[in-house]
Amino acid sequence: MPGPTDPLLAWYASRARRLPWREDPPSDPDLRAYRTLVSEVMLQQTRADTVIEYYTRFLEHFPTVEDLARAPIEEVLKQWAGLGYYGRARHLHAAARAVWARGVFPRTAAELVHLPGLGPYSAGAVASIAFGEAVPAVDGNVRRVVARLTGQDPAPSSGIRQVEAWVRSRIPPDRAGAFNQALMDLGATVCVPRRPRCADCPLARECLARARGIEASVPSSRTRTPRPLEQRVAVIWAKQGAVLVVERPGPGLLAGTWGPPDGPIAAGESPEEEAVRLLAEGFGVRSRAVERLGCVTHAFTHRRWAVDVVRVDARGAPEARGWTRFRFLAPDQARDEVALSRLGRKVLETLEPRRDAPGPSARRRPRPHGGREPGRLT
DNA sequence: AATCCGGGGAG
DNA sequence: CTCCCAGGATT
Repeated sequence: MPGPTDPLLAWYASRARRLPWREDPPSDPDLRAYRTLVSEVMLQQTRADTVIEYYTRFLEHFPTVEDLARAPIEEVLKQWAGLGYYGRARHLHAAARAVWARGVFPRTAAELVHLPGLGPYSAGAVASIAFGEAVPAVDGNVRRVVARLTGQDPAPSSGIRQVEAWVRSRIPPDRAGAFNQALMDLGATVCVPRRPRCADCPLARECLARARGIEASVPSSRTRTPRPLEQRVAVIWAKQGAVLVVERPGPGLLAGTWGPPDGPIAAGESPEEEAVRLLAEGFGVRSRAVERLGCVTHAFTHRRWAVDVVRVDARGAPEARGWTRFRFLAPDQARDEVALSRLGRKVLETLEPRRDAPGPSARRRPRPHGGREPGRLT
Protein backbone atom coordinates (compact mmCIF):
# COMPACT_ATOMS: atom_id res chain seq x y z
CA MET A 1 0.00 0.00 0.00
CA PRO A 2 1.49 3.32 -1.03
CA GLY A 3 2.56 5.62 1.75
CA PRO A 4 1.51 9.24 1.91
CA THR A 5 5.00 10.42 1.02
CA ASP A 6 5.38 8.49 -2.22
CA PRO A 7 4.44 11.55 -4.27
CA LEU A 8 7.40 13.27 -2.66
CA LEU A 9 9.88 10.63 -3.82
CA ALA A 10 8.32 10.65 -7.27
CA TRP A 11 8.66 14.41 -7.39
CA TYR A 12 12.27 14.18 -6.22
CA ALA A 13 13.12 11.62 -8.89
CA SER A 14 12.32 14.14 -11.58
CA ARG A 15 12.86 17.50 -9.89
CA ALA A 16 15.92 17.00 -7.69
CA ARG A 17 18.35 19.88 -7.92
CA ARG A 18 21.51 19.04 -9.80
CA LEU A 19 24.27 19.71 -7.31
CA PRO A 20 27.95 18.73 -7.54
CA TRP A 21 27.89 16.72 -4.31
CA ARG A 22 25.07 14.63 -5.69
CA GLU A 23 26.79 13.73 -8.94
CA ASP A 24 28.32 10.28 -9.28
CA PRO A 25 28.46 9.17 -5.65
CA PRO A 26 31.62 7.08 -5.25
CA SER A 27 31.28 3.41 -4.41
CA ASP A 28 33.83 3.76 -1.61
CA PRO A 29 31.70 4.55 1.44
CA ASP A 30 34.39 6.59 3.16
CA LEU A 31 34.92 8.76 0.10
CA ARG A 32 31.17 9.14 -0.22
CA ALA A 33 30.95 10.18 3.41
CA TYR A 34 33.81 12.63 3.05
CA ARG A 35 32.17 14.45 0.16
CA THR A 36 28.86 14.49 1.95
CA LEU A 37 30.53 15.81 5.08
CA VAL A 38 32.19 18.68 3.22
CA SER A 39 28.98 19.64 1.46
CA GLU A 40 26.84 19.46 4.58
CA VAL A 41 29.17 21.59 6.69
CA MET A 42 29.34 24.16 3.91
CA LEU A 43 25.55 24.09 3.65
CA GLN A 44 25.11 25.04 7.31
CA GLN A 45 23.48 28.49 7.25
CA THR A 46 24.38 28.80 3.60
CA ARG A 47 22.39 28.33 0.41
CA ALA A 48 23.29 25.65 -2.09
CA ASP A 49 23.94 28.12 -4.91
CA THR A 50 26.59 29.83 -2.84
CA VAL A 51 28.22 26.57 -1.80
CA ILE A 52 28.67 25.09 -5.28
CA GLU A 53 31.86 26.88 -6.30
CA TYR A 54 33.42 26.54 -2.85
CA TYR A 55 32.66 22.83 -2.72
CA THR A 56 34.13 22.19 -6.15
CA ARG A 57 37.32 24.10 -5.41
CA PHE A 58 37.64 22.59 -1.94
CA LEU A 59 37.51 19.04 -3.26
CA GLU A 60 40.08 19.84 -5.91
CA HIS A 61 42.44 20.93 -3.13
CA PHE A 62 41.49 18.23 -0.65
CA PRO A 63 40.19 15.21 -2.60
CA THR A 64 40.19 12.85 0.38
CA VAL A 65 39.80 13.05 4.12
CA GLU A 66 43.50 12.34 4.41
CA ASP A 67 44.39 15.31 2.20
CA LEU A 68 42.28 17.56 4.40
CA ALA A 69 43.59 16.07 7.63
CA ARG A 70 47.21 16.58 6.60
CA ALA A 71 46.73 20.15 5.39
CA PRO A 72 47.62 23.10 7.61
CA ILE A 73 44.63 25.08 8.84
CA GLU A 74 45.83 28.11 6.89
CA GLU A 75 45.32 26.22 3.64
CA VAL A 76 41.85 25.18 4.71
CA LEU A 77 40.88 28.74 5.62
CA LYS A 78 42.20 29.94 2.28
CA GLN A 79 39.76 27.67 0.50
CA TRP A 80 37.00 28.76 2.87
CA ALA A 81 37.67 32.48 2.53
CA GLY A 82 34.51 34.36 1.56
CA LEU A 83 32.12 31.65 2.67
CA GLY A 84 31.73 32.96 6.22
CA TYR A 85 31.32 31.34 9.62
CA TYR A 86 34.98 30.45 9.66
CA GLY A 87 34.59 28.29 12.74
CA ARG A 88 33.05 25.75 10.39
CA ALA A 89 36.36 25.43 8.54
CA ARG A 90 38.22 24.75 11.79
CA HIS A 91 35.61 22.21 12.85
CA LEU A 92 35.67 20.47 9.49
CA HIS A 93 39.44 20.31 9.62
CA ALA A 94 39.32 18.88 13.12
CA ALA A 95 36.66 16.40 12.06
CA ALA A 96 38.84 15.22 9.18
CA ARG A 97 41.74 14.72 11.57
CA ALA A 98 39.52 12.77 13.95
CA VAL A 99 38.31 10.51 11.13
CA TRP A 100 41.83 10.10 9.81
CA ALA A 101 43.15 9.16 13.25
CA ARG A 102 40.30 6.71 13.60
CA GLY A 103 41.02 5.17 10.21
CA VAL A 104 37.41 4.90 9.11
CA PHE A 105 34.34 7.12 8.97
CA PRO A 106 31.78 6.76 11.76
CA ARG A 107 28.88 4.95 10.13
CA THR A 108 25.92 6.14 12.21
CA ALA A 109 24.41 9.48 13.14
CA ALA A 110 24.87 8.66 16.81
CA GLU A 111 28.63 8.45 16.26
CA LEU A 112 28.91 11.20 13.65
CA VAL A 113 27.33 13.74 15.97
CA HIS A 114 30.44 13.58 18.14
CA LEU A 115 32.63 14.94 15.35
CA PRO A 116 33.43 18.63 15.73
CA GLY A 117 31.05 20.85 13.78
CA LEU A 118 28.39 18.19 13.39
CA GLY A 119 25.10 18.63 15.22
CA PRO A 120 21.88 16.66 14.92
CA TYR A 121 21.12 17.95 11.44
CA SER A 122 24.53 17.38 9.84
CA ALA A 123 25.03 14.00 11.49
CA GLY A 124 21.64 12.87 10.23
CA ALA A 125 22.36 14.21 6.76
CA VAL A 126 25.69 12.41 6.42
CA ALA A 127 24.34 9.18 7.91
CA SER A 128 21.27 9.08 5.70
CA ILE A 129 22.84 10.35 2.47
CA ALA A 130 26.18 8.54 2.60
CA PHE A 131 25.21 5.40 4.54
CA GLY A 132 21.45 5.13 4.06
CA GLU A 133 20.67 5.15 7.76
CA ALA A 134 16.97 5.87 8.40
CA VAL A 135 17.43 8.95 10.57
CA PRO A 136 15.99 12.46 10.24
CA ALA A 137 17.99 15.44 9.01
CA VAL A 138 15.96 18.45 10.00
CA ASP A 139 17.26 21.74 8.66
CA GLY A 140 15.35 24.98 8.27
CA ASN A 141 13.72 23.78 5.06
CA VAL A 142 12.48 20.52 6.56
CA ARG A 143 11.26 22.34 9.63
CA ARG A 144 9.16 24.63 7.46
CA VAL A 145 7.84 21.87 5.18
CA VAL A 146 6.76 19.67 8.08
CA ALA A 147 5.29 22.61 9.96
CA ARG A 148 3.06 23.30 6.99
CA LEU A 149 2.20 19.68 6.29
CA THR A 150 1.10 19.18 9.87
CA GLY A 151 -0.31 22.66 10.32
CA GLN A 152 1.67 22.96 13.54
CA ASP A 153 3.89 25.89 14.32
CA PRO A 154 7.00 24.31 15.84
CA ALA A 155 8.10 25.80 19.14
CA PRO A 156 11.58 27.34 19.21
CA SER A 157 13.20 24.54 21.22
CA SER A 158 11.00 21.46 21.47
CA GLY A 159 9.69 21.98 17.94
CA ILE A 160 12.71 20.39 16.29
CA ARG A 161 12.20 17.21 18.29
CA GLN A 162 8.62 16.94 17.11
CA VAL A 163 9.60 17.49 13.50
CA GLU A 164 12.30 14.82 13.87
CA ALA A 165 9.71 12.44 15.28
CA TRP A 166 7.42 13.14 12.34
CA VAL A 167 10.21 12.47 9.84
CA ARG A 168 11.33 9.35 11.68
CA SER A 169 7.85 7.87 11.53
CA ARG A 170 7.61 8.33 7.77
CA ILE A 171 11.11 7.85 6.48
CA PRO A 172 11.29 4.90 4.05
CA PRO A 173 13.89 2.54 5.55
CA ASP A 174 15.52 1.93 2.19
CA ARG A 175 15.30 5.47 0.80
CA ALA A 176 16.38 7.59 3.75
CA GLY A 177 18.86 9.75 1.88
CA ALA A 178 16.51 10.51 -1.00
CA PHE A 179 13.66 11.19 1.40
CA ASN A 180 15.60 13.69 3.49
CA GLN A 181 16.98 15.44 0.45
CA ALA A 182 13.54 15.52 -1.14
CA LEU A 183 12.16 17.34 1.89
CA MET A 184 15.01 19.82 1.74
CA ASP A 185 14.64 20.42 -1.98
CA LEU A 186 10.93 20.87 -1.62
CA GLY A 187 11.53 23.53 1.01
CA ALA A 188 14.20 25.23 -1.05
CA THR A 189 12.33 25.37 -4.35
CA VAL A 190 8.57 24.97 -3.75
CA CYS A 191 7.65 25.25 -0.08
CA VAL A 192 9.61 28.51 0.20
CA PRO A 193 9.30 30.83 3.19
CA ARG A 194 7.12 33.46 1.57
CA ARG A 195 4.50 32.85 -1.10
CA PRO A 196 4.95 29.07 -1.32
CA ARG A 197 4.27 27.62 -4.78
CA CYS A 198 1.59 25.19 -3.72
CA ALA A 199 0.49 24.64 -7.31
CA ASP A 200 3.81 22.86 -7.92
CA CYS A 201 3.81 20.89 -4.68
CA PRO A 202 3.42 17.10 -4.75
CA LEU A 203 2.12 17.18 -1.18
CA ALA A 204 -0.40 20.01 -1.50
CA ARG A 205 -3.34 17.63 -1.15
CA GLU A 206 -2.26 16.47 2.27
CA CYS A 207 -0.98 19.81 3.55
CA LEU A 208 -2.95 20.95 6.58
CA ALA A 209 -1.65 24.50 6.51
CA ARG A 210 -2.77 24.72 2.91
CA ALA A 211 -6.18 23.31 3.81
CA ARG A 212 -6.54 26.01 6.44
CA GLY A 213 -5.20 28.76 4.22
CA ILE A 214 -2.35 29.54 6.60
CA GLU A 215 0.52 28.21 4.48
CA ALA A 216 2.13 31.63 4.16
CA SER A 217 2.16 32.30 7.90
CA VAL A 218 3.42 28.95 9.18
CA PRO A 219 5.92 28.63 10.65
CA SER A 220 5.76 32.02 12.32
CA SER A 221 8.82 34.17 11.85
CA ARG A 222 10.99 34.91 14.81
CA THR A 223 11.34 38.44 16.00
CA ARG A 224 14.77 39.74 15.16
CA THR A 225 16.79 42.11 17.19
CA PRO A 226 18.11 45.01 15.13
CA ARG A 227 21.81 44.94 14.43
CA PRO A 228 23.72 47.97 15.70
CA LEU A 229 25.82 49.86 13.17
CA GLU A 230 29.43 50.32 14.24
CA GLN A 231 31.73 52.90 12.69
CA ARG A 232 35.21 51.64 11.89
CA VAL A 233 38.25 52.54 9.87
CA ALA A 234 40.47 50.37 7.68
CA VAL A 235 43.99 51.40 6.77
CA ILE A 236 45.55 51.06 3.36
CA TRP A 237 49.31 51.28 3.61
CA ALA A 238 50.86 50.58 0.23
CA LYS A 239 54.57 50.09 -0.37
CA GLN A 240 55.54 49.75 -4.00
CA GLY A 241 52.21 48.26 -5.00
CA ALA A 242 51.99 45.92 -2.01
CA VAL A 243 49.41 46.58 0.69
CA LEU A 244 49.68 45.74 4.37
CA VAL A 245 47.33 42.89 5.25
CA VAL A 246 47.04 41.31 8.67
CA GLU A 247 45.69 38.11 10.12
CA ARG A 248 42.75 38.73 12.41
CA PRO A 249 43.36 37.08 15.76
CA GLY A 250 40.86 34.71 17.28
CA PRO A 251 38.64 33.72 18.79
CA GLY A 252 35.89 35.96 17.55
CA LEU A 253 34.76 37.76 14.47
CA LEU A 254 36.49 36.67 11.25
CA ALA A 255 39.14 34.85 13.26
CA GLY A 256 41.98 33.63 11.08
CA THR A 257 41.04 35.66 8.03
CA TRP A 258 43.18 38.40 6.52
CA GLY A 259 42.65 41.93 5.32
CA PRO A 260 43.93 45.46 5.74
CA PRO A 261 44.03 46.35 9.45
CA ASP A 262 40.90 47.94 10.88
CA GLY A 263 39.62 49.19 14.18
CA PRO A 264 36.78 51.08 15.83
CA ILE A 265 36.35 54.81 15.53
CA ALA A 266 35.95 56.35 18.95
CA ALA A 267 33.22 58.91 19.39
CA GLY A 268 34.34 62.32 18.20
CA GLU A 269 37.39 61.01 16.34
CA SER A 270 37.83 61.22 12.59
CA PRO A 271 38.64 58.21 10.41
CA GLU A 272 41.94 59.83 9.50
CA GLU A 273 42.95 60.25 13.15
CA GLU A 274 41.95 56.70 13.98
CA ALA A 275 43.85 55.35 11.00
CA VAL A 276 47.05 56.97 12.15
CA ARG A 277 46.46 55.83 15.72
CA LEU A 278 45.79 52.26 14.51
CA LEU A 279 49.14 52.08 12.75
CA ALA A 280 50.93 53.62 15.71
CA GLU A 281 49.40 51.38 18.37
CA GLY A 282 49.07 48.20 16.34
CA PHE A 283 52.34 48.33 14.45
CA GLY A 284 54.53 50.99 16.05
CA VAL A 285 54.61 53.02 12.87
CA ARG A 286 54.27 56.77 12.42
CA SER A 287 52.07 57.72 9.49
CA ARG A 288 49.93 60.43 8.01
CA ALA A 289 46.55 60.11 6.36
CA VAL A 290 46.67 60.78 2.63
CA GLU A 291 43.12 60.31 1.42
CA ARG A 292 39.83 58.70 2.17
CA LEU A 293 39.19 56.02 -0.43
CA GLY A 294 35.58 55.34 0.42
CA CYS A 295 33.30 53.53 2.82
CA VAL A 296 32.33 49.87 2.71
CA THR A 297 29.58 48.24 4.72
CA HIS A 298 29.55 44.71 6.00
CA ALA A 299 26.79 42.86 7.81
CA PHE A 300 27.39 40.18 10.41
CA THR A 301 24.80 38.20 12.28
CA HIS A 302 24.58 40.55 15.25
CA ARG A 303 26.09 43.82 14.04
CA ARG A 304 26.85 45.83 10.98
CA TRP A 305 30.04 47.68 10.21
CA ALA A 306 30.49 50.88 8.23
CA VAL A 307 34.17 50.95 7.45
CA ASP A 308 35.85 54.11 6.22
CA VAL A 309 38.92 53.28 4.19
CA VAL A 310 41.85 55.64 4.66
CA ARG A 311 45.06 55.52 2.68
CA VAL A 312 48.09 56.48 4.69
CA ASP A 313 51.71 57.24 3.99
CA ALA A 314 54.31 55.73 6.29
CA ARG A 315 57.90 54.60 6.26
CA GLY A 316 59.86 51.95 8.05
CA ALA A 317 59.03 48.42 9.04
CA PRO A 318 55.96 47.52 11.05
CA GLU A 319 56.06 45.25 14.06
CA ALA A 320 53.00 43.18 14.84
CA ARG A 321 51.59 44.00 18.25
CA GLY A 322 47.90 43.26 18.61
CA TRP A 323 47.81 41.31 15.37
CA THR A 324 49.24 37.87 14.95
CA ARG A 325 50.87 38.14 11.55
CA PHE A 326 51.12 40.60 8.68
CA ARG A 327 52.39 40.71 5.11
CA PHE A 328 52.69 43.20 2.28
CA LEU A 329 50.82 41.82 -0.72
CA ALA A 330 49.46 43.20 -3.93
CA PRO A 331 45.66 42.95 -3.92
CA ASP A 332 45.74 40.12 -6.46
CA GLN A 333 48.28 38.28 -4.34
CA ALA A 334 46.16 38.78 -1.24
CA ARG A 335 43.29 37.04 -2.98
CA ASP A 336 45.50 34.07 -3.83
CA GLU A 337 47.88 33.66 -0.93
CA VAL A 338 45.91 34.34 2.25
CA ALA A 339 42.41 33.75 3.57
CA LEU A 340 41.02 37.10 2.50
CA SER A 341 37.64 37.75 4.12
CA ARG A 342 34.83 39.28 2.12
CA LEU A 343 35.30 42.41 4.17
CA GLY A 344 39.02 42.49 3.35
CA ARG A 345 38.17 42.09 -0.31
CA LYS A 346 35.72 44.98 -0.21
CA VAL A 347 38.29 47.19 1.49
CA LEU A 348 40.92 46.37 -1.13
CA GLU A 349 38.42 47.04 -3.89
CA THR A 350 38.19 50.69 -2.85
CA LEU A 351 41.76 50.87 -4.11
CA GLU A 352 41.25 48.97 -7.35
CA PRO A 353 37.63 49.06 -8.48
CA ARG A 354 36.66 46.13 -10.64
CA ARG A 355 36.87 46.84 -14.33
CA ASP A 356 33.72 44.93 -15.14
CA ALA A 357 31.69 46.62 -12.45
CA PRO A 358 28.52 48.46 -13.47
CA GLY A 359 28.53 52.23 -13.81
CA PRO A 360 29.94 54.52 -11.13
CA SER A 361 26.54 55.07 -9.52
CA ALA A 362 26.09 51.40 -8.76
CA ARG A 363 29.53 51.09 -7.25
CA ARG A 364 30.97 52.35 -4.03
CA ARG A 365 28.74 54.83 -2.32
CA PRO A 366 30.89 57.60 -0.86
CA ARG A 367 28.15 58.45 1.63
CA PRO A 368 27.45 60.90 4.13
CA HIS A 369 30.57 62.88 4.87
CA GLY A 370 31.61 62.86 1.25
CA GLY A 371 33.97 60.41 -0.39
CA ARG A 372 36.56 60.70 -3.05
CA GLU A 373 37.42 58.98 -6.22
CA PRO A 374 39.49 55.88 -5.65
CA GLY A 375 43.18 56.53 -5.45
CA ARG A 376 46.02 54.74 -7.14
CA LEU A 377 49.09 53.12 -5.77
CA THR A 378 52.02 55.45 -6.09
C1' DA B 1 17.80 29.58 27.01
C1' DA B 2 20.49 33.11 25.11
C1' DT B 3 24.36 34.61 22.49
C1' DC B 4 27.99 34.43 19.17
C1' DC B 5 29.55 33.21 14.58
C1' DG B 6 29.23 35.75 7.71
C1' DG B 7 27.28 36.26 3.68
C1' DG B 8 23.94 36.53 -0.01
C1' DG B 9 19.37 36.55 -2.40
C1' DA B 10 14.68 38.38 -2.95
C1' DG B 11 11.70 42.08 -3.08
C1' DC C 1 18.16 50.23 0.22
C1' DT C 2 15.43 46.47 3.85
C1' DC C 3 13.95 42.21 4.99
C1' DC C 4 14.88 37.52 5.33
C1' DC C 5 17.19 33.13 5.36
C1' DA C 6 20.03 29.25 7.60
C1' DG C 7 23.23 24.97 12.29
C1' DG C 8 26.45 24.46 15.85
C1' DA C 9 29.26 25.78 19.81
C1' DT C 10 29.54 28.04 23.97
C1' DT C 11 28.15 29.66 28.33
